[in-house]
Parts: sequence; C-alpha cells; structure tokens
Amino acid sequence: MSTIEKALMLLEHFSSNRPEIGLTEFKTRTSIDKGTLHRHLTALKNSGFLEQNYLTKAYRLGPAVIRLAAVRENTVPIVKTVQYYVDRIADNIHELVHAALPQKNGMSAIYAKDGGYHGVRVNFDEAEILPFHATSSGLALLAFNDDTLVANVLSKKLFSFTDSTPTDAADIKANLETIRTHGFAFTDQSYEDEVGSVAVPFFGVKGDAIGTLAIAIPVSRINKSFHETIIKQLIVASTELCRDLGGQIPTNVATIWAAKLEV
Amino acid sequence: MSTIEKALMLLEHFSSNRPEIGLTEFKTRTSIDKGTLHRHLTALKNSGFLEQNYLTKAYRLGPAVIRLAAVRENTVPIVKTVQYYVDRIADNIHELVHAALPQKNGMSAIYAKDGGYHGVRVNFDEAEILPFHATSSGLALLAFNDDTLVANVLSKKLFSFTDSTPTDAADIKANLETIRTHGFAFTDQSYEDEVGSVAVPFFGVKGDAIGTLAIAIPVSRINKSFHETIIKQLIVASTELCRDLGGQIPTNVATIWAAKLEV
DNA sequence: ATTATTGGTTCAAATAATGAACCAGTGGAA
DNA sequence: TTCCACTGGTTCATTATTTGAACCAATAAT
Repeated sequence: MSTIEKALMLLEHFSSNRPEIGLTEFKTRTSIDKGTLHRHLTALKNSGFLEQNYLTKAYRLGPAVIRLAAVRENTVPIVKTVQYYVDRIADNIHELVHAALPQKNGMSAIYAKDGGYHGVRVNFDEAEILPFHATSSGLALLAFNDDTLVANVLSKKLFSFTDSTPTDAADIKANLETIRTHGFAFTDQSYEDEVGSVAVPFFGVKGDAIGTLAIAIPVSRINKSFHETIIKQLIVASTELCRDLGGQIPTNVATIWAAKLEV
Repeated sequence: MSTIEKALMLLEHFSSNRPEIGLTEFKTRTSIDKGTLHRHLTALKNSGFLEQNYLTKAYRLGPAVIRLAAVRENTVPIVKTVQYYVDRIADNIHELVHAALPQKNGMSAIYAKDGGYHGVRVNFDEAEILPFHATSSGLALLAFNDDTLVANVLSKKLFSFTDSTPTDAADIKANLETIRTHGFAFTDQSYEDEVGSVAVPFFGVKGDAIGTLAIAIPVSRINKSFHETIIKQLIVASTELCRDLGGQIPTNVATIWAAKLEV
C-alpha cells in the first residue's frame, strides 16, 4: 500500500462522535509507529486536511475538506438531491431515514432525518462509517455493485457488533443473492441491539449502486404491513432519485421493483 | 516535500469551473512525470478522494470528501454559521457577498450570495482558489494572521492577474500595515478588471484570523458613502460571527472597529 | 520529587517513489 | 485500410523517501 493511502486512512478515524484525535490515541487505534504517524499527520496538516487544537494538540479535520466538498457537490449534487427524498420519506413514515454513500470500509450517511415522534428513538451518528456486512445500507450496496467490492469486503475479518451480526462469508454471499432477488436489503439487530433496518440502492450512469436510502427502526415497531409500506416508499424515492442524478436502474431491478409496487 | 503533500496538492486543481481533469491535463498543469502522476491519482482514487468518469477516464473528486466535510461541519459549523451573515449583508446592500476560508495557496469561498438586482454582475466561481496577494479576502487574512504565513506567501512568485495586481513584496507588506490600522482590506481591480472588493477578517479562539467576509462590486458602483456602509455591515457581521464561533477579536481590532462604527 | 504520559525529533536501515521508455486502445486523416 | 497522433496506463533499475527504535522535552498525575 502506498504512503499516500496509509496517510489518508488516518482520516477515516474521524467522525462526529470522535472529532479530535491526539497522536497517542492514533497510535493505539492504528498501531503505526509514532514517528511515522507524526510525519503523516503533519503532512495532512500542511495540506489543510487537518488542523490542531492549539491547547490539547489533538488533530481535527481542516478547512481543505470544506472546499473539496463544495466542488464535489457543485459537480455531482448528490447530497442536495438526496435531502428532498429523505425528508419526504421521514415525514411519511415518522421514522429515522438516511442516505449513505460508500466509502473505503463501509457506508457513510450523508444526510439523515428523524421523522419520528416516538418515545423510543434510534440513535444515529451522522458521518460514522457503517460496516458493509452488518448494515442494510452496506448489504444493499454490495448486492448491486461490483463483485470485486464484495470479494474485497469478505476477504477481511468481519467484526461482530451484536449476537446477530453475520460474520460468515458464505452466509453473507447467500444473503446478497436473496437481496438481489428481493430488490432490497434488511437487517435485524445485526449492527445495534433492538434496531432493525431496511435499505434500497440507488444507481449511477453505469447501473451500478452508488448509494443507498435506508430506514432504521426499533424492532418493537416492525410488523409485516409496515415493512411493506417502507419498502414501497424507498423504491419510489430511489426511482425518482436515479432519474434526478442521471442514473440508470438495471432492467432486472426495475422489474422486481415494479412488481413490489403493484402488490 | 513529502509524497503525501505532493499527492494532495493535486486536489487543489479541481474547482467548480474545472471539475474533471484527465491524466494528460494533470501532466501539463503540474509537469510531474506521468508515471508518478498515475500512481498518485490511483492512490487518491483508492482512498475515495477521486473517482473516474468511466467514459473519459478523467478524474473528479470522490465521495470521501463529502463524508469528511460532514464531520468537519459537525465539529466546527463554520459554513452553516456564516451563511446567515452573508445572506443578511447581501439582502441589505444588494451586492455579491461571500465568506472565505484560507487554504494552502489562497482563500476559498465557502458560501456566496448575490443580493443584487443590477444588470452588471460580478462573475464568481465558488470554491475557486483566490490568491492571497490579489484579493481583499486574501489580504485581510494575511494582515491578521501569523507573520509566517505572510512570509511564506511573499516568498513565492506573485502572479499578475490584471495591470493593477500588486506583485512587489515590499508594497504588499506596507499595504498589510495599512489594513491593520484600518481594520479592513480593499482592492481595486487587482484580481479581475472592473471589479473592486472589500473584506474583513473573522477570528478564532486565539484571536487569529480564520476566515473573511467580503463583498465584490463592479467599480462603477463604488463611491465613498457606499464604501462606508459596506464596511460597517461587514464589521457588525464579523463581530457577531466571532461571538457565534467562540472566536476572540483582538483588542486593537475591536477598538478600531468600534471607532469605525461610531462615524 | 518522582513517575507516567503527552507530543515531538533523530538517523541509519529498509522500503517505497521515481521517471524514461514502453505498451495498448481510440479517433481521426490520408 | 493504413498511418499517425493522442489518450491512459505499465515496467523496472535507479534514486530518494519512508520507516521506526531510541531519544528528548514538556506537562500532568502520584
């Protein structure tokens, strides 16, 4: 792996829950040598990707990422486009809805809205990395993306987050096949206890999954008819979203989805 | 310079006006060897910072920057905070207002609003790099930031964008001194012909300039009383913005600004 | 006063980056 | 069809950078 990739991997450790990370914490999290780490962090700082809390010396993300995101969003306005649909679904079904994009080691929610007025809520950390194998977003993306990504993900150690996290590569492969025939993915407490989720992919110009729309619900509130409602909402939204983004829904997926909507 | 920094410098070439760049175009723009370039671009692609147009093979910014910007904005919500003030000023004075943050080689507008209903408008490319020495944003930031940044900027070749671009280091140093005593910066067609601009800094926790609020106007519409109005608006907004961000206005600046507002 | 913990630095050894020359595919132009 | 020019991409010996164990300095805790 190149030095560049090693350095950029460091940025993956930041999330809304962990906005600042010191040198020593990086060392424990990555088991990279302190000298090397310091050099990399300094390089990222010099490039504006990190800045340092001048009191604690801990590193946090810098202003360069703001500029780049603005350019990216001007080029491919996914976030802006996605917001409309997430809001709409959240308002309709009164649950936590989010859209996520694939990153190197999992999905990252780029926008979320909790349309709920329930006592029990799903806790959600925006911009956290959601592992591919344990979340409906991740599985939905894997199922409709390159096989190379699947192979890559399954070749690594699959961490177990709850008692229900699937960690067997063969099981997951079989599940992906099921997801492909159903046109959506769902999980039952595979990432967090008491939380289930449903996700559909949305597609890019090549007809490959470029992101997902998903809903997370306390398992206590899931039942069959609600499940069906959710899936229909997701399918309709993803279809419109693909149109907005100039993406192409693969014909077999389009057929499956059309059938789901008729029921 | 480290390999990491060299690779990350490549990302600076992207802007809203130039969202996709191919290998050969990179080569002409950077005069880095093609082999090296390809390795770097691939590393950035593997890390999610770039992706490739599958038809043209040109590179564009990838989804990783979206996630990082979301984390950064959750940590330090500058963009969101700044929008309110930019909008307010734009609505008041009916001109093009923007807020900018320092990057490695210049300022980058993170938000802009054109409050104008004029026939003549200032053209503006969001997320473009605005050179420190030729724009009021850049000068305002230099004047109220570290001397090391100033030295760094002035040590490089100062490109001339118009006949009025200041390119003499001594002249600029003198101008920065003036800016410090006035509490704001202005330029007259130093970056684009027919366009003048005024900028004030806003400050971080250490009392150092961390960004700027600025207004760009066709020179034909500038006159003394309008100039004064603009400066007052900028000063008030920056003061409130610093409060919102937990920043500290250096006492000497606060004194100068207070005097300006009384006139 | 002592120890543990933080961030940061050094320099020989190990490794990865470099770049000139190469290959392969595509789109005209003769 | 053939040729040329222009893409993006690859190779491998040479070269330069990265690496990491040991070190330093400053601060916080005992």
